[in-house]
Amino acid sequence: MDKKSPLNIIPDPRDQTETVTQWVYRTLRDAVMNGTVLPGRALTIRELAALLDVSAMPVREALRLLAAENALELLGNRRVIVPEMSAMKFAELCEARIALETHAAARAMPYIDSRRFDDLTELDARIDEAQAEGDLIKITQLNQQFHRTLYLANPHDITQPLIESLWLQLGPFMRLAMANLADHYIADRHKEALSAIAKSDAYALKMAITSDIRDGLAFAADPHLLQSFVIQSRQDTNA
Amino acid sequence: MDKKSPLNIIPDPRDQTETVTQWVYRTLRDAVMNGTVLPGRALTIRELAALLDVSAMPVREALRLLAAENALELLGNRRVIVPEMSAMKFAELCEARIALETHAAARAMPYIDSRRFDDLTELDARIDEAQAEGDLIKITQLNQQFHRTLYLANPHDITQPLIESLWLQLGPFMRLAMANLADHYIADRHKEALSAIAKSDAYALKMAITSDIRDGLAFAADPHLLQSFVIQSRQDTNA
DNA sequence: TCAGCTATAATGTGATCACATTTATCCGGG
DNA sequence: CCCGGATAAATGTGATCACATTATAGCTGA
Repeated sequence: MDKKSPLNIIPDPRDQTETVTQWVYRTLRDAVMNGTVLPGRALTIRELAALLDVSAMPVREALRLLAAENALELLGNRRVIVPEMSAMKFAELCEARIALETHAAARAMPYIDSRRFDDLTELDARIDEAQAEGDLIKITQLNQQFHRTLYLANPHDITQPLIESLWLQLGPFMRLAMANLADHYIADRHKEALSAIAKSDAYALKMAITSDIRDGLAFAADPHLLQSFVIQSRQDTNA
Repeated sequence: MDKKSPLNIIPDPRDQTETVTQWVYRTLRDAVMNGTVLPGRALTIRELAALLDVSAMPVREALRLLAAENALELLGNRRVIVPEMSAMKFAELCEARIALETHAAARAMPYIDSRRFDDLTELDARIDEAQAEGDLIKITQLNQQFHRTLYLANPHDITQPLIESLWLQLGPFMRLAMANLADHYIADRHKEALSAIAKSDAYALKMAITSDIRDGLAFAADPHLLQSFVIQSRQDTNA
């Protein structure tokens, strides 16, 4: 039984309004995001169903949904795992983020009114606070919220689900990226973005978003360093 | 009963190897792609289950998967529909395609060996044949195959599922685009792309892909024209 | 004629079960 | 000691059923 790691998935109480499938989906999604379940670990429907104390059906649907978002991988044989990360794949995800998110930002910019600009400014301030406190989880969440608020200014946006998929695939490394960023914090790219928006300078906004993403994931530039992060994440989850 | 249109979904015999869920998924996906089921038409699990002569479960999973790919929309109330198309949304999808696919093409270019280059050349030739024959379905399929073959040259590609999602959302309009293109065929953008690849000119390749997508979807530039296509697609499916 | 309420039908959700296939365990022969 | 095959356990898949929720039709009253 020690081949399978214990799967320390949080209980996370369930809201009455949401369906069981949604709850299972959210729980598993968070588990992948936080790196609770490590890459390569085989997941079975019945095991998760027993662990979460639900029937097999909601688990089945949640697994398939996560697989559709590329958060999980359906192996040809009947096994479901968290995809392994490689330096090359990481680089591809990073570049895809830049391509998609700069595009989304430029498309959203014309729709940003003063109301939303204030929201973004406030989010940036809260990120600074969390930065001062060293609260990595909060930084990650607020950072995502900042990007989401920016892109969703576009009322016809269709890129958000695609971007969320990329975030999900980056998964636990986002957290590590934040830890790394906290040590070597250089420039506030969000303020650069806000400045670009104020000037309606689409190119500057794209550059700010690009820098923001690159800063956050810069440690992946060196394959060896990334590999050490991969290993570190495994040790973290085993602790 | 005439509120609900008859849902002329093709039978399309089922392969023995694939699961029922996969078959249902493929059937519904094709139905959406071909515009067999029209936007706004409410789909129910039991109705589809009866129509396809399977139990409710595979239908449920297939619907959720298609919803996860944004091919279907889960309304807050318990209804599933094919999303309505608007000129703005169409434009967003078109621009997102350009952003993602030019990126994917540029990233794939370094990996294109002579073997794959020959494959692309042959696909282009077959597209010319289909063009001469006026076979719209074959043109659409081969065109997608051309793009897929190009992007998947990158062994670490992670953009393909995202691109497929966009194609799926464009859905039946791809077919209409091909019909429109057949009438006003100007330049062979695929040959331009091949030429760019031969010269390892990433910028030229991006421009060729951009032009290819724009040519195909140019009719959407005029909102009124797009609207006429939307209406036409409805009449087509009712015929 | 139409608004509002009620009863009935329909729908999504989730649990349980049966079956075919795969994976794991164990044991004997090399 | 290790390899390979047979038996047993586990797994995914799909069908059926019960229940709560929602939509629809029908009816009453103004």
